[in-house]
Amino acid sequence: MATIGDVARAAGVARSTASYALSGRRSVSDEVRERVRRAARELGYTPNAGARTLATSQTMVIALLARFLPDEFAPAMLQYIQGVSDSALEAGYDILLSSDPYGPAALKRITDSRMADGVVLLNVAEQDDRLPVLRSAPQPGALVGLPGDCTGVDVFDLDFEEAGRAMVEHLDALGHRELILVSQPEHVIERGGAYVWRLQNAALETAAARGVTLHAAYGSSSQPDIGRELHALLEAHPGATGLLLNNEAAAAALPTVMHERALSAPADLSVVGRYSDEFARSFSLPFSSIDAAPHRLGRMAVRQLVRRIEHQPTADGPHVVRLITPELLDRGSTAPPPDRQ
Amino acid sequence: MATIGDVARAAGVARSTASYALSGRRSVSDEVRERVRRAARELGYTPNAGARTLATSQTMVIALLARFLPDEFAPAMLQYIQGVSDSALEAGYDILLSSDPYGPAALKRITDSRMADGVVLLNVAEQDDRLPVLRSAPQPGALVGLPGDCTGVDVFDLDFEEAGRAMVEHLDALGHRELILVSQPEHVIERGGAYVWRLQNAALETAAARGVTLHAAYGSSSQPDIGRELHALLEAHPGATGLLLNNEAAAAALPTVMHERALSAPADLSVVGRYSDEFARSFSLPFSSIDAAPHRLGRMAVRQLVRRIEHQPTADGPHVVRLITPELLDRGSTAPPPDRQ
DNA sequence: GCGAACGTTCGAACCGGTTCGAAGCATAGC
DNA sequence: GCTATGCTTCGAACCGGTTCGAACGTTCGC
Repeated sequence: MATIGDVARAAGVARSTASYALSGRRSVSDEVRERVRRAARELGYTPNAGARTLATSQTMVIALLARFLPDEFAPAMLQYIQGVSDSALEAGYDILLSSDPYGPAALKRITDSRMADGVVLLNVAEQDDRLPVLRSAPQPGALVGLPGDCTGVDVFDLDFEEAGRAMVEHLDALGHRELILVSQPEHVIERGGAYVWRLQNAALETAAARGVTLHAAYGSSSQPDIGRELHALLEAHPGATGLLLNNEAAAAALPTVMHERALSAPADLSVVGRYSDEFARSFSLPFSSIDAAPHRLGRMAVRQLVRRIEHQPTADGPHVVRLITPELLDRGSTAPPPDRQ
Repeated sequence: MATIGDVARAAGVARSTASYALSGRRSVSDEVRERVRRAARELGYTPNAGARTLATSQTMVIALLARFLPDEFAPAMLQYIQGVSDSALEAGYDILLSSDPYGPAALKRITDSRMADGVVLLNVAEQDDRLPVLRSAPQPGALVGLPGDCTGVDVFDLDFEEAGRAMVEHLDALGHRELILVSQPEHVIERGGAYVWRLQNAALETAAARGVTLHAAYGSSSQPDIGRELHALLEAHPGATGLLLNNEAAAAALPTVMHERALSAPADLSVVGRYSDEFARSFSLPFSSIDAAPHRLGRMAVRQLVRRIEHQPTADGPHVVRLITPELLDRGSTAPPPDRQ
């Protein structure tokens, strides 16, 4: 492979001159610049990434720390990755993907060895063991997911409390008086998935304030268990006319369950979910839902990260916690409750 | 950050001695080794990746070239990535993820700038524009997906022809005489998804050889279109008693369609699919299916790649094309056809 | 007692870029 | 005519590792 030395020799100039001619960081005569460029083109010169990094301490790489959790939903996960990937490409960065199943060791190695200019953490838990490592790293970090302590990093997440409120308010406004909320399984909360109770608590509070009955339940994240559980819940609360889903598996199982119970939405039951739009499209979930917007969140995280890396004035300020406002996509699965005498 | 110079100074030795003490590539007295190790530990020394790469021309990085195609199925894609990620971690490699939507430019840049020791290509098409670039790159490459020309790379894929044969044979053996095969949409073939017609042709040939009628159709990859198309197909071929699915969207839509038509498997219709096991688990698709094994394929590709990178004797030989034999997972959705008089 | 052999350590060179300071040279100004 | 100025280019140093050859001191064998 051609080095800049080869290019310089071919163009008959010093290495430094070749470097300046290509980077434009100092002025070079038109004639020399042209000679260097042609030599570079003819030799197929591409700068060696390691050498450049060593000289500039810039890697043009963003580390993406994902966590493949057993009951994390694949479509959402991939959308986060795509969001990060797309916007990194736009900004001229490559992505170092680490799945980090054994705690923060991989993150520490990556930051210490200077393999990346910045770090994006996905699937951030309430108490995330990667956060202390990230805070003491020299690179800036951006999170997708809201941890208990946000100091020193930029944070992006869906506003799950507002989501809980919006779901209840929507059904209350239609006249529903008894609702069921199916959340993720409890072990998701235990490993730090605070968004589950954030949505749930906000929903419970809103329901209480409005005099609406809300039965909150945890559901499995796997099939076919969740199907059985949905049956049991509908059985146990025959007066419920609205169903809120904060559990993708439940959303996937519900159409079949409703078929089996001869229920249809919204005639018999109003349904509102919370999952990614992409997920809804792939599986034809005919339920109105709040878009979890994983692609957008990944994108926001990278953009902010790049701003910080490149020390743009807007980003030198205090760290940001940005919770995006949930939007309810109406797919026609909610309506006023059926009359019951 | 501490450099090896800092470590050497703290231990009172030369930089080279510190390097040898830590790497073990030359013998060093026990006492000095201990001093160097302690100094490294106390200073929190981690070698600078760029510098090491420059010196050794080893990056310990594998490039993963994925392609996020609009109708590629997210669960399968993520499983490929996980398979690659898991086995790279085991082998001590990090992963550089590139999504490369604009053709092979990103691949060329990555290989030319020596950012990786080897390359894994996902979603390889029959005529893949990344292949010429990969062949002329100095790094070895492993593919997931079978291209027209396999020279110079190691190739891993499911044996789709055998899958087509196995599906037809299975239903023929049960006594079915008329089958429907739903493939991916035609534009998937046009962009190089040769596996679609490989499975389809093998199925057609096998059916013809056995005197079985097989209606082959392309289906949409999006909801709710595919649901309508399934209805139409079942309408058009009332005599068909077996359904073969080489289309994930069709598999996702089928339970609802069958409910709507008051059909059940296997009593009214025997169904065999082809998708990843993970996909089947997440959505509780109650159909017997051939496991697409994305995790396993990603794993195989990385292992072979690592063998080649590290010049192990087994890998210096000729390039490998390994098509894994499909296994039909019986979930009880096939049985002899219902009697019709 | 002397040279050979060995184990240990050091210094220097190298990987391939970037960047700083200075030198060379032509032109302008006085 | 001589110095000041500006433009262009060069050489050297540096980033932080690894690795080669040589120097050093000890021990061994004869």
